[in-house]
Amino acid sequence: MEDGRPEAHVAAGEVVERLLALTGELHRLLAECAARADLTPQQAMLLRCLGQRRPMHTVAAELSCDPSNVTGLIDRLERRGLVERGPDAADRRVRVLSLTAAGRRVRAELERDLARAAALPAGLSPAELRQLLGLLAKFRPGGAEPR
Amino acid sequence: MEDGRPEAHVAAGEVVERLLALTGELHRLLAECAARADLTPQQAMLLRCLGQRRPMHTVAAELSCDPSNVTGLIDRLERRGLVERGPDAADRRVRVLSLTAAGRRVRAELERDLARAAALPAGLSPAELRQLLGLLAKFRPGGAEPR
DNA sequence: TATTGTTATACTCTATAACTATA
DNA sequence: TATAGTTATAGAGTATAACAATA
Repeated sequence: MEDGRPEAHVAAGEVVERLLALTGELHRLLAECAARADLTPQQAMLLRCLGQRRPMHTVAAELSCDPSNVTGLIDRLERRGLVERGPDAADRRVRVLSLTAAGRRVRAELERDLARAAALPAGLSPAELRQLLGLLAKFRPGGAEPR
Repeated sequence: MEDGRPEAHVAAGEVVERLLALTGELHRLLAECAARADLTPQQAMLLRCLGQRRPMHTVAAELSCDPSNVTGLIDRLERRGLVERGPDAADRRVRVLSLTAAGRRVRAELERDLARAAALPAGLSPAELRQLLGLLAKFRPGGAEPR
Protein backbone atom coordinates (compact mmCIF):
# COMPACT_ATOMS: atom_id res chain seq x y z
CA MET A 1 0.00 0.00 0.00
CA GLU A 2 2.45 2.65 -1.03
CA ASP A 3 0.29 4.37 -3.62
CA GLY A 4 -1.45 7.30 -2.20
CA ARG A 5 0.17 9.47 -4.80
CA PRO A 6 -2.05 11.31 -7.21
CA GLU A 7 -0.04 10.24 -10.29
CA ALA A 8 -0.72 6.60 -9.55
CA HIS A 9 -4.44 7.31 -9.51
CA VAL A 10 -4.38 9.28 -12.73
CA ALA A 11 -2.43 6.58 -14.48
CA ALA A 12 -4.80 4.02 -13.03
CA GLY A 13 -7.87 5.71 -14.49
CA GLU A 14 -6.11 5.96 -17.80
CA VAL A 15 -5.32 2.26 -17.72
CA VAL A 16 -8.97 1.41 -17.11
CA GLU A 17 -9.93 3.53 -20.07
CA ARG A 18 -7.39 1.97 -22.41
CA LEU A 19 -7.94 -1.59 -21.24
CA LEU A 20 -11.70 -1.39 -21.70
CA ALA A 21 -11.15 0.09 -25.15
CA LEU A 22 -8.70 -2.70 -25.93
CA THR A 23 -11.22 -5.26 -24.69
CA GLY A 24 -13.80 -3.81 -27.05
CA GLU A 25 -11.42 -3.95 -30.00
CA LEU A 26 -10.37 -7.49 -29.24
CA HIS A 27 -13.93 -8.64 -28.84
CA ARG A 28 -14.79 -7.12 -32.19
CA LEU A 29 -11.81 -8.92 -33.67
CA LEU A 30 -12.87 -12.22 -32.13
CA ALA A 31 -16.40 -11.68 -33.44
CA GLU A 32 -15.09 -11.12 -36.97
CA CYS A 33 -12.90 -14.22 -36.96
CA ALA A 34 -15.73 -16.24 -35.45
CA ALA A 35 -18.16 -14.98 -38.08
CA ARG A 36 -15.81 -16.01 -40.87
CA ALA A 37 -15.98 -19.53 -39.41
CA ASP A 38 -19.76 -19.17 -39.12
CA LEU A 39 -19.57 -19.14 -35.32
CA THR A 40 -20.66 -16.79 -32.57
CA PRO A 41 -17.89 -15.40 -30.36
CA GLN A 42 -18.93 -17.67 -27.50
CA GLN A 43 -18.95 -20.72 -29.73
CA ALA A 44 -15.47 -19.75 -30.90
CA MET A 45 -14.21 -19.48 -27.33
CA LEU A 46 -15.72 -22.87 -26.57
CA LEU A 47 -14.06 -24.44 -29.60
CA ARG A 48 -10.75 -22.96 -28.49
CA CYS A 49 -11.16 -24.80 -25.16
CA LEU A 50 -11.41 -28.14 -26.88
CA GLY A 51 -7.81 -28.71 -27.90
CA GLN A 52 -8.13 -31.88 -25.82
CA ARG A 53 -11.08 -34.03 -24.78
CA ARG A 54 -12.47 -32.86 -21.48
CA PRO A 55 -15.58 -33.02 -19.28
CA MET A 56 -18.23 -30.35 -19.54
CA HIS A 57 -17.87 -28.85 -16.09
CA THR A 58 -14.20 -28.02 -16.61
CA VAL A 59 -15.17 -26.12 -19.74
CA ALA A 60 -17.81 -24.19 -17.81
CA ALA A 61 -15.17 -23.31 -15.24
CA GLU A 62 -12.72 -22.14 -17.88
CA LEU A 63 -15.36 -20.00 -19.57
CA SER A 64 -16.52 -18.69 -16.18
CA CYS A 65 -20.14 -19.45 -16.89
CA ASP A 66 -22.88 -21.67 -15.57
CA PRO A 67 -22.84 -25.32 -16.66
CA SER A 68 -26.42 -25.00 -17.91
CA ASN A 69 -25.13 -22.45 -20.34
CA VAL A 70 -22.57 -24.84 -21.79
CA THR A 71 -25.33 -27.39 -22.37
CA GLY A 72 -26.98 -25.01 -24.82
CA LEU A 73 -23.74 -24.01 -26.53
CA ILE A 74 -22.79 -27.66 -27.03
CA ASP A 75 -26.28 -28.51 -28.25
CA ARG A 76 -25.87 -26.05 -31.12
CA LEU A 77 -22.32 -27.12 -31.97
CA GLU A 78 -23.26 -30.80 -31.81
CA ARG A 79 -26.22 -30.20 -34.11
CA ARG A 80 -23.73 -28.80 -36.61
CA GLY A 81 -21.48 -31.80 -36.26
CA LEU A 82 -18.50 -29.97 -34.75
CA VAL A 83 -18.51 -31.45 -31.25
CA GLU A 84 -19.40 -34.80 -29.74
CA ARG A 85 -20.50 -35.87 -26.28
CA GLY A 86 -18.94 -39.13 -25.13
CA PRO A 87 -19.03 -41.22 -21.97
CA ASP A 88 -16.36 -41.23 -19.29
CA ALA A 89 -15.11 -44.66 -18.42
CA ALA A 90 -14.42 -43.82 -14.80
CA ASP A 91 -17.45 -41.72 -13.87
CA ARG A 92 -20.76 -42.32 -15.56
CA ARG A 93 -22.08 -38.91 -14.61
CA VAL A 94 -19.66 -36.99 -16.79
CA ARG A 95 -19.91 -36.35 -20.50
CA VAL A 96 -16.58 -35.95 -22.23
CA LEU A 97 -16.54 -33.36 -24.99
CA SER A 98 -14.41 -33.81 -28.08
CA LEU A 99 -14.14 -32.29 -31.53
CA THR A 100 -15.21 -34.17 -34.64
CA ALA A 101 -12.98 -34.11 -37.71
CA ALA A 102 -15.03 -31.17 -38.99
CA GLY A 103 -14.69 -29.48 -35.63
CA ARG A 104 -10.94 -29.84 -35.73
CA ARG A 105 -10.84 -28.29 -39.18
CA VAL A 106 -12.96 -25.32 -38.11
CA ARG A 107 -10.91 -24.85 -34.96
CA ALA A 108 -7.62 -24.89 -36.85
CA GLU A 109 -8.95 -22.37 -39.35
CA LEU A 110 -10.15 -20.16 -36.52
CA GLU A 111 -6.78 -20.27 -34.76
CA ARG A 112 -4.97 -19.34 -37.95
CA ASP A 113 -7.37 -16.49 -38.56
CA LEU A 114 -7.00 -15.17 -35.02
CA ALA A 115 -3.23 -15.30 -35.18
CA ARG A 116 -3.22 -13.54 -38.52
CA ALA A 117 -5.68 -10.85 -37.47
CA ALA A 118 -4.49 -10.07 -33.95
CA ALA A 119 -0.84 -10.85 -34.01
CA LEU A 120 0.37 -8.33 -36.50
CA PRO A 121 -0.16 -5.14 -34.59
CA ALA A 122 1.12 -2.33 -36.74
CA GLY A 123 3.27 0.06 -34.81
CA LEU A 124 4.81 -2.42 -32.41
CA SER A 125 8.27 -3.77 -33.05
CA PRO A 126 9.08 -7.35 -31.98
CA ALA A 127 10.97 -5.93 -29.03
CA GLU A 128 7.96 -3.87 -27.97
CA LEU A 129 5.74 -6.92 -28.38
CA ARG A 130 7.95 -8.86 -26.00
CA GLN A 131 7.83 -5.94 -23.59
CA LEU A 132 4.04 -5.82 -23.79
CA LEU A 133 3.81 -9.56 -23.18
CA GLY A 134 5.96 -9.22 -20.11
CA LEU A 135 3.84 -6.43 -18.68
CA LEU A 136 0.60 -8.24 -19.43
CA ALA A 137 1.94 -11.31 -17.66
CA LYS A 138 2.56 -9.26 -14.53
CA PHE A 139 -0.68 -7.37 -14.81
CA ARG A 140 -3.44 -8.88 -12.73
CA PRO A 141 -6.65 -6.90 -12.69
CA GLY A 142 -8.32 -7.18 -9.34
CA GLY A 143 -4.96 -7.92 -7.82
CA ALA A 144 -5.68 -5.43 -5.07
CA GLU A 145 -8.70 -7.42 -4.03
CA PRO A 146 -9.66 -6.77 -0.41
CA ARG A 147 -12.10 -8.85 1.65
CA MET B 1 11.32 -3.40 -38.72
CA GLU B 2 13.23 -6.65 -38.73
CA ASP B 3 10.26 -8.98 -39.08
CA GLY B 4 10.14 -12.31 -40.79
CA ARG B 5 11.99 -13.95 -37.93
CA PRO B 6 10.39 -17.05 -36.44
CA GLU B 7 10.43 -15.50 -32.95
CA ALA B 8 8.09 -12.80 -34.16
CA HIS B 9 5.56 -15.45 -35.12
CA VAL B 10 5.92 -17.31 -31.86
CA ALA B 11 5.48 -14.10 -29.95
CA ALA B 12 2.45 -13.33 -32.10
CA GLY B 13 0.65 -16.54 -31.17
CA GLU B 14 1.55 -15.92 -27.57
CA VAL B 15 0.08 -12.44 -27.79
CA VAL B 16 -3.22 -13.80 -29.09
CA GLU B 17 -3.35 -16.22 -26.21
CA ARG B 18 -2.58 -13.60 -23.59
CA LEU B 19 -4.81 -10.93 -25.04
CA LEU B 20 -7.82 -13.21 -25.26
CA ALA B 21 -7.19 -14.32 -21.68
CA LEU B 22 -6.89 -10.69 -20.63
CA THR B 23 -10.12 -9.88 -22.44
CA GLY B 24 -11.85 -12.61 -20.50
CA GLU B 25 -10.50 -11.34 -17.20
CA LEU B 26 -11.45 -7.78 -17.94
CA HIS B 27 -14.92 -8.75 -19.01
CA ARG B 28 -15.37 -10.69 -15.79
CA LEU B 29 -14.18 -7.64 -13.90
CA LEU B 30 -16.57 -5.36 -15.76
CA ALA B 31 -19.40 -7.79 -15.09
CA GLU B 32 -18.65 -7.77 -11.37
CA CYS B 33 -18.52 -3.99 -11.10
CA ALA B 34 -21.67 -3.72 -13.19
CA ALA B 35 -23.45 -6.25 -11.01
CA ARG B 36 -22.56 -4.29 -7.86
CA ALA B 37 -24.33 -1.35 -9.48
CA ASP B 38 -27.21 -3.65 -10.45
CA LEU B 39 -26.36 -3.34 -14.15
CA THR B 40 -25.51 -5.72 -16.96
CA PRO B 41 -22.08 -5.27 -18.55
CA GLN B 42 -23.64 -3.72 -21.64
CA GLN B 43 -25.70 -1.31 -19.59
CA ALA B 44 -22.51 -0.33 -17.76
CA MET B 45 -20.69 0.34 -21.04
CA LEU B 46 -23.62 2.43 -22.20
CA LEU B 47 -23.62 4.45 -19.01
CA ARG B 48 -19.91 5.03 -19.42
CA CYS B 49 -20.63 6.58 -22.83
CA LEU B 50 -22.92 9.16 -21.34
CA GLY B 51 -20.45 11.50 -19.71
CA GLN B 52 -22.01 14.12 -21.96
CA ARG B 53 -25.42 14.43 -23.60
CA ARG B 54 -25.38 12.90 -27.05
CA PRO B 55 -27.63 11.53 -29.78
CA MET B 56 -28.43 7.86 -29.90
CA HIS B 57 -26.74 6.98 -33.16
CA THR B 58 -23.34 8.20 -31.93
CA VAL B 59 -23.69 5.88 -28.96
CA ALA B 60 -24.51 2.98 -31.25
CA ALA B 61 -21.40 3.79 -33.27
CA GLU B 62 -19.22 3.95 -30.17
CA LEU B 63 -20.54 0.63 -28.90
CA SER B 64 -20.21 -0.87 -32.38
CA CYS B 65 -23.72 -2.21 -32.38
CA ASP B 66 -26.96 -1.74 -34.24
CA PRO B 67 -29.08 1.30 -33.31
CA SER B 68 -32.08 -0.93 -32.71
CA ASN B 69 -30.05 -2.54 -29.99
CA VAL B 70 -29.48 0.75 -28.22
CA THR B 71 -33.22 1.38 -28.23
CA GLY B 72 -33.75 -1.64 -26.02
CA LEU B 73 -30.84 -0.85 -23.73
CA ILE B 74 -32.09 2.69 -23.23
CA ASP B 75 -35.65 1.47 -22.68
CA ARG B 76 -34.50 -0.56 -19.70
CA LEU B 77 -32.29 2.17 -18.27
CA GLU B 78 -35.01 4.77 -18.74
CA ARG B 79 -37.53 2.55 -17.00
CA ARG B 80 -35.17 2.53 -14.03
CA GLY B 81 -34.86 6.29 -14.10
CA LEU B 82 -31.16 6.42 -14.96
CA VAL B 83 -31.33 7.88 -18.48
CA GLU B 84 -33.60 10.35 -20.25
CA ARG B 85 -34.47 10.88 -23.90
CA GLY B 86 -34.71 14.51 -24.88
CA PRO B 87 -35.34 16.46 -28.07
CA ASP B 88 -32.68 18.04 -30.24
CA ALA B 89 -33.30 21.68 -31.02
CA ALA B 90 -31.67 21.54 -34.44
CA ASP B 91 -32.93 18.21 -35.80
CA ARG B 92 -36.28 16.85 -34.73
CA ARG B 93 -35.38 13.31 -35.76
CA VAL B 94 -32.71 12.85 -33.13
CA ARG B 95 -33.20 11.95 -29.49
CA VAL B 96 -30.55 13.28 -27.17
CA LEU B 97 -29.61 10.95 -24.35
CA SER B 98 -28.65 12.26 -20.95
CA LEU B 99 -28.21 10.92 -17.45
CA THR B 100 -30.65 11.72 -14.67
CA ALA B 101 -29.32 12.68 -11.25
CA ALA B 102 -29.68 9.03 -10.23
CA GLY B 103 -27.91 7.99 -13.40
CA ARG B 104 -25.00 10.28 -12.64
CA ARG B 105 -24.70 8.80 -9.17
CA VAL B 106 -24.69 5.25 -10.48
CA ARG B 107 -22.19 6.13 -13.18
CA ALA B 108 -19.83 7.80 -10.72
CA GLU B 109 -20.04 4.83 -8.39
CA LEU B 110 -19.34 2.49 -11.30
CA GLU B 111 -16.31 4.47 -12.43
CA ARG B 112 -14.88 4.48 -8.92
CA ASP B 113 -15.44 0.76 -8.63
CA LEU B 114 -13.80 0.07 -12.00
CA ALA B 115 -10.79 2.18 -11.14
CA ARG B 116 -10.44 0.52 -7.78
CA ALA B 117 -10.83 -2.99 -9.15
CA ALA B 118 -8.82 -2.77 -12.34
CA ALA B 119 -6.36 -0.03 -11.82
CA LEU B 120 -4.35 -1.28 -8.91
CA PRO B 121 -2.60 -4.19 -10.50
CA ALA B 122 -0.35 -5.68 -7.91
CA GLY B 123 3.17 -6.06 -9.19
CA LEU B 124 3.30 -3.08 -11.54
CA SER B 125 5.31 -0.07 -10.53
CA PRO B 126 4.19 3.40 -11.64
CA ALA B 127 6.97 3.37 -14.24
CA GLU B 128 5.77 0.05 -15.59
CA LEU B 129 2.22 1.38 -15.66
CA ARG B 130 3.34 4.27 -17.82
CA GLN B 131 5.19 1.86 -20.06
CA LEU B 132 2.11 -0.32 -20.37
CA LEU B 133 0.01 2.72 -21.27
CA GLY B 134 2.45 3.68 -24.00
CA LEU B 135 2.43 0.21 -25.51
CA LEU B 136 -1.35 -0.09 -25.35
CA ALA B 137 -1.68 3.25 -27.11
CA LYS B 138 0.49 2.01 -29.97
CA PHE B 139 -1.09 -1.42 -30.13
CA ARG B 140 -3.61 -1.81 -32.94
CA PRO B 141 -4.99 -5.29 -33.40
CA GLY B 142 -5.84 -5.91 -37.03
CA GLY B 143 -3.21 -3.36 -37.82
CA ALA B 144 -2.34 -5.37 -40.91
CA GLU B 145 -5.52 -3.90 -42.32
CA PRO B 146 -5.21 -2.90 -45.99
CA ARG B 147 -6.73 0.20 -47.52
C1' DT C 1 -25.00 -36.02 0.85
C1' DA C 2 -22.53 -34.05 -2.95
C1' DT C 3 -21.60 -33.73 -7.89
C1' DT C 4 -22.58 -33.87 -13.11
C1' DG C 5 -25.33 -32.62 -16.36
C1' DT C 6 -30.02 -31.51 -18.20
C1' DT C 7 -34.52 -29.16 -18.45
C1' DA C 8 -37.67 -25.38 -17.73
C1' DT C 9 -38.01 -20.64 -17.36
C1' DA C 10 -37.23 -15.87 -17.77
C1' DC C 11 -34.55 -12.28 -19.11
C1' DT C 12 -31.01 -9.66 -21.74
C1' DC C 13 -28.52 -8.88 -25.89
C1' DT C 14 -28.23 -8.82 -30.84
C1' DA C 15 -29.08 -8.11 -35.83
C1' DT C 16 -32.42 -7.79 -39.78
C1' DA C 17 -36.25 -5.91 -41.92
C1' DA C 18 -40.03 -2.90 -42.17
C1' DC C 19 -41.81 1.26 -40.66
C1' DT C 20 -42.27 6.65 -39.12
C1' DA C 21 -40.94 11.10 -39.09
C1' DT C 22 -38.09 13.99 -40.29
C1' DA C 23 -34.37 16.11 -43.31
C1' DT D 1 -33.60 10.11 -51.42
C1' DA D 2 -31.27 9.61 -47.16
C1' DT D 3 -31.02 9.60 -42.09
C1' DA D 4 -32.62 8.91 -36.91
C1' DG D 5 -35.02 6.19 -34.32
C1' DT D 6 -38.61 2.60 -33.28
C1' DT D 7 -41.05 -1.78 -33.63
C1' DA D 8 -41.52 -6.61 -34.66
C1' DT D 9 -39.28 -10.71 -34.88
C1' DA D 10 -36.13 -14.38 -34.24
C1' DG D 11 -32.30 -16.29 -32.28
C1' DA D 12 -28.33 -16.60 -29.11
C1' DG D 13 -26.45 -16.14 -24.50
C1' DT D 14 -27.09 -16.10 -19.47
C1' DA D 15 -28.35 -17.44 -14.66
C1' DT D 16 -31.60 -19.72 -11.34
C1' DA D 17 -34.11 -23.45 -9.73
C1' DA D 18 -35.64 -28.05 -9.93
C1' DC D 19 -34.50 -32.49 -11.35
C1' DA D 20 -32.28 -37.33 -12.58
C1' DA D 21 -28.44 -40.15 -12.43
C1' DT D 22 -24.43 -41.28 -10.25
C1' DA D 23 -20.84 -41.03 -6.83
